[in-house]
Amino acid sequence: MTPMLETPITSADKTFIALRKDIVEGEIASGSKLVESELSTKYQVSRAIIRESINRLENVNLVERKANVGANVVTLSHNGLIQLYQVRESLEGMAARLAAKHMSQSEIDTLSDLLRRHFEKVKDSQSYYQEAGDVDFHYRIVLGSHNQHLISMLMNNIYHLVRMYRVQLGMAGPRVTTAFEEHQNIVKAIANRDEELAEMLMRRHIAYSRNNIEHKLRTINL
Amino acid sequence: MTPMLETPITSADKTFIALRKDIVEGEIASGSKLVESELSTKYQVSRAIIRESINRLENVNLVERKANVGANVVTLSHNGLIQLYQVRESLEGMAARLAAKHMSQSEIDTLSDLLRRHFEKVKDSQSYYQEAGDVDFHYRIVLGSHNQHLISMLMNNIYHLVRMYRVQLGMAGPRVTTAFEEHQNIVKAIANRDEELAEMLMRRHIAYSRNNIEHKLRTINL
DNA sequence: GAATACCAAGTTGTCGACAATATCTATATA
DNA sequence: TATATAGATATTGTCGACAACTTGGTATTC
Repeated sequence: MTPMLETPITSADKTFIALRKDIVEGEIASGSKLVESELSTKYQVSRAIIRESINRLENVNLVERKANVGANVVTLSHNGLIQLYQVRESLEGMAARLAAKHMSQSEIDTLSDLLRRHFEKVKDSQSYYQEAGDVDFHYRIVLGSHNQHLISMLMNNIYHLVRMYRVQLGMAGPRVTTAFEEHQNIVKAIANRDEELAEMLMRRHIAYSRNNIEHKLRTINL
Repeated sequence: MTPMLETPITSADKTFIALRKDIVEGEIASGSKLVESELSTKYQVSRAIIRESINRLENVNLVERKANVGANVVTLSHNGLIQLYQVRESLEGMAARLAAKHMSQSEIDTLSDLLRRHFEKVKDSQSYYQEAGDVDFHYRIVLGSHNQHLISMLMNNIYHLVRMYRVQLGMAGPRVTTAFEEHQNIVKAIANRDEELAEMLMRRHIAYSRNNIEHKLRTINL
């Protein structure tokens, strides 16, 4: 129910998480420059900690850095979004394939339960399929791959950038019931241990998502 | 001809590259602990630089770090190798697909030339297909995807770990001529703009490589 | 007026010192 | 002997200061 649990230990951990939140949610504007001394006073930590945080932000693709010049928050673009979803399609497709192969029966049961609970909320179309539910679903399948590199790349490297696009472009909207059905079919494929199908359905699912968000994006500005 | 060009600027850049080299080539033993003060004297830079270097090494999956405890060089394992190749199969497969879609004609020509030159060296089986040639080939296709995330993940995040496995397990060996033919077929698919086939062939190519290296690995120890 | 050289301000890169935490050793206690 | 405790040691985390570099503006030269 609560994916993405992190346990910040050092001061650098906390500052990194705080900065990441502010960037993803747009409080620190996309494209803006990150000046270490400013952030140092703003977040009440030394420059060394800010520097380490910025390094980490670079690794999760939220910041771009140039030696001796400085760091800027990434700028969102149509092309950037497409490239991001291409990578998701590739990695999450593989994750679904591996989940079909490696998920334990109890993991599959938990996933099915999760989907059933979501269904209770959606069935009368009274409530929409919230983003949290979608994230939770994808999160579980990624973990189900039991592949550390895959998990790290999706959860650490690109997840927050995906979220930044969603938040800043005001995504939450429709594509709820159809997405739900796609989720159901993916789980079925996994339960049947059909690796081929699981990968294919996941890839299509993400391609549909991309088309959806891309269309919205075209109606706005980029 | 010279892939992977990097231009270190700061002292931290150079130290990071030096450390990476020493880890990949086993001069700093797999599994060993990285003590900041020791490295500081060994590489003649301050601890701050060593710390930044270690952070970067963590991002390229060559070291693991625990807060308040320290960093260790990753340990190579059978399972780790498999997981690594699963990710490669996924990402490089997508790269081949996108290369078939996006590579310019001149890029394709350059790639064909490259392969022809390799062929000159291999045709009489006088010389083996060197690792450099293989790396060069994959490198060009990854670039041909024109997808920054894909490029970054493959070139920065996992390339050096792949190389570490190869170097430390003494891989260079056979599987030369067959690999060459596979390369040829992939280029043909790309030249024909057949995305589907390009991805499929690349995935198989990497799966074969995995089987090969995995077999060798079984004859040694892991 | 255009191009170049130089200077000043601001920012990033690097360093050594101190603080906080973990680990190891020796001692005490059952 | 096994376990727990407390102190000593080693290592990581954090800080402020200084050095090096970039950038924008000003003066200078043609």
